[in-house]
Amino acid sequence: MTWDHDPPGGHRRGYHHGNLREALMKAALELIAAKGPAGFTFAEAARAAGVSPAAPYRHYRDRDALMADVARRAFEAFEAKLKQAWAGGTPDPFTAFERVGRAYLEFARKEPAQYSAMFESGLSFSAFPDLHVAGDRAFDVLKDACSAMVATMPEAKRPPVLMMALHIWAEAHGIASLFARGDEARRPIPMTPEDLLDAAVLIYLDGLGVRKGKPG
Amino acid sequence: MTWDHDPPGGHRRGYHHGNLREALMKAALELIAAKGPAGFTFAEAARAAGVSPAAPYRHYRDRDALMADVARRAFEAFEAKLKQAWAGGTPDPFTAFERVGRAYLEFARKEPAQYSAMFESGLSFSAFPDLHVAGDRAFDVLKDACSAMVATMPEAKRPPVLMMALHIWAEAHGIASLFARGDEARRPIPMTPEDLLDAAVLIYLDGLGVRKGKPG
DNA sequence: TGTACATCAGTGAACGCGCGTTCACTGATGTAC
DNA sequence: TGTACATCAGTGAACGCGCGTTCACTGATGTAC
Repeated sequence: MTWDHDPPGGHRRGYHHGNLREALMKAALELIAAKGPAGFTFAEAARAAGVSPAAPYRHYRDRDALMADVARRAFEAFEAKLKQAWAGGTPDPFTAFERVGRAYLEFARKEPAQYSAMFESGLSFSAFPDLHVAGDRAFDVLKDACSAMVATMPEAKRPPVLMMALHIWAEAHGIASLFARGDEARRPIPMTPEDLLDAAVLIYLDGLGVRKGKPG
Repeated sequence: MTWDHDPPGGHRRGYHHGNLREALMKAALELIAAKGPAGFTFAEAARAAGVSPAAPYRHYRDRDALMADVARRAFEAFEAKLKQAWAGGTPDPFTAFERVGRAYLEFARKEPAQYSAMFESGLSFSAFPDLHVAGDRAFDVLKDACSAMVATMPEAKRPPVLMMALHIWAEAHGIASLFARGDEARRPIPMTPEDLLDAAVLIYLDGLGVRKGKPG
């Protein structure tokens, strides 16, 4: 027994790794960050975690299963961040809504690997139902926020909540994908992604008839 | 000399393939369509084109160079489609603008492989300047359309054209990526992507103060 | 509290496979005269 | 119009490499009694 292949800063205590699942996910995220969502292999993740190439099979059926687990966890973290930003719609829905938009982009920028895992892994939702559920939960935060926004409007003018949520999501995702990613494929623009999304949301809400501090 | 490995429907005339560049690009597109932008190899493209694994090296430095050529051509086709849809802003900018949006999604849906090559190949723009130029040209069509829309507004109310173009692009790209792709990662929604984009653009334009047939 | 034993979570060697890449080569094509 | 020759665009064999996966195994851990 040697300690030669232990991950730097790891807590390996002997023959058994102790927390290999966690270590594999962490390794996968680092590899995704470095080489894109398609750029990591099962063997590489094992190496990064300091175990033999056969060890991951004790925890995951294959690479996709590991990827799905990473993506699921990413959705959960994403949901938490969005929820935190929404903060129950305080102090008012309008202010909170802007905060959610900024939180969306902040996550995409600070956690590009997790963002990739969620949206660019190419995993089939039908093959990984847990993933689907986690993704829906994150989207629900956005939908609830839209619902609260819509509730400030007079009934006759209220747009469908789902449509509104999809519009905002697509705008945020489009900006995140095109302009806020950390890698070489990012298109440079003469403003911050956050300001771009902020402006888009303002104009969109104006189009719907929503005004800050002016319900109805 | 046998004809065993000729591509079905190919026009190979002997020892020399005749049009290997073209055949490799076509093969790459088919492989991208089947397995995603990261899912094709140089060797596979050669096999699909009916030549030995060494042959592609006469035309492309490596896989990325082939990918970049595919993406460049895709941008050119995309630009042409958008230009055709815009049709000089006839019969009026508003109508033409909606047509551009639909053309955007139509391209993403009908040519998912080309769309992937353009936006999900992970190629560095700085490494392939041609690609950058082609991408900018396609974006310019959208920018010109926005410019024409803005010109219908009173000067005092005109938004920055670049901002508007980026907003529309991000919305279209977001919808295309999330809801209009052909693969398993598509999120199902209870409406067509085209209708979703149409509504978003209408609301956005309303927010800017643009109204159909009502300049200013 | 100690011990026997089942189970868990690793090892490491091995395998077949396809990829990227190089190499000397050769058939086909184009051109100078 | 023919011919010699340069160049182009392929071949096919070879190589090292890393991956995915399996296998019998073994060290560590948990538990029944």
